Amino acid sequence: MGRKAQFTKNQFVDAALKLAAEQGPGAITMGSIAGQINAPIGSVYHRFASREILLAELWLRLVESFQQGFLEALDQGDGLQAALHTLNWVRKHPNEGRVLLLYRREELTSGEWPDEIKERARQLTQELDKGLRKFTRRLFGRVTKKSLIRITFTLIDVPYAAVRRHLQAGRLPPVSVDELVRKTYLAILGRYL
Amino acid sequence: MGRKAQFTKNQFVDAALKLAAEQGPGAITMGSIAGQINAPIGSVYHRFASREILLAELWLRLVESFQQGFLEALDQGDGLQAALHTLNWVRKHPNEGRVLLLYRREELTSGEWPDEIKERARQLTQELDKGLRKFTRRLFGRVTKKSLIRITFTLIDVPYAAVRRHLQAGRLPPVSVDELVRKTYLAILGRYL
DNA sequence: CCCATATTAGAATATGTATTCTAATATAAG
DNA sequence: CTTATATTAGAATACATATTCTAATATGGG
Repeated sequence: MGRKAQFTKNQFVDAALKLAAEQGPGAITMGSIAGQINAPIGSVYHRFASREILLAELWLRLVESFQQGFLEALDQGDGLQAALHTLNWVRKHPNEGRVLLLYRREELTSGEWPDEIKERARQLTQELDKGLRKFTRRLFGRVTKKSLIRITFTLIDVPYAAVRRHLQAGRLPPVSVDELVRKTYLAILGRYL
Repeated sequence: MGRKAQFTKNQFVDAALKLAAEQGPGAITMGSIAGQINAPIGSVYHRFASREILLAELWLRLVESFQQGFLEALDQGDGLQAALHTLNWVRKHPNEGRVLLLYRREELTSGEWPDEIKERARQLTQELDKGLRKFTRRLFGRVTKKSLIRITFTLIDVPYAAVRRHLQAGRLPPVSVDELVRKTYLAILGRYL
């Protein structure tokens, strides 16, 4: 049944990731994706109905990759580990890190998503929300808007801030930022440990 | 001499700012800028040699606006005030804040800049760098790479992190974030006060 | 060996938008 | 009143890139 495939979905997504990490999302065109692995443009469209969908796939992959370890740490009640996860993840996945942390979702893919993809995205968001709420309850006893902001700030926003500038400059975050994240964590949530 | 002008440079830049703040940088086209104030496209080009240059102008305006108050606080040796300046500035200038803090420079204007603009940008960067170094020396006695990272993290990156999520959601940062920035400041730099 | 079909191949088309160009218009200066 | 010119006006053009289309090609099943 049919010719043997020469290019897989993953190869195209990988190519897009590489382009985005090295030259920014603007460099991702259907032509450049194909060119990256010497595929014809037709083959890209054979795998993905549109550019939007290919990029949505890439985005989901990044979020899933990041979120897994983050939620694992959270689930074990280890908030500091969760906060440091951003740093470790970025160091282990530099390209993924650059794209997920340097660009907004809308910069990659801003059009309409098909239902299947919307559903996967919704699920990821919900998982994260659930994990954060559970951890908040564990720490504070209850979940208020303010306590959620506090937790989100400490576990997500601050690590992100600590890393962004270095990714922007094309480097990995230096070891000294770990200490900054740790200190901030203790300052904001320390008394609840 | 010549016909009386109906549209000024500033009007076009304002229009671009409004578009970016409300619909993202992608919504800034020469047509939409003109449309925003019912001007003909030709008039935009009469004021700006290119889209790039118009957007560079916008970007410089944002940075200048933000940086002024920040450097004033720094100059007075008031680091906490400098850290809180991001919050105050964003609340006072919501549109400017959204665009400066939600999008990267390259997302607005990524092409080549003429020398005059490059020079203004260089000067702004240098001013900031100088202010940060001066403050670092004042606080630590000397300026090392690590101490600069520490200062930058506390005065710029953390306030940015505290604000970003709320701007992204289309709101101004709630008052509770001030406390988070203050706590972080004290945790990281408090002992040097 | 033949067929159905998954895949490659890339040329043709569509579209959105920046930029250029030509003409019309108003105003100040003399 | 005439003229020079800054500005408006918007149509024509250029260009990049997503998408579509038609044809060729290989491969497993019968």
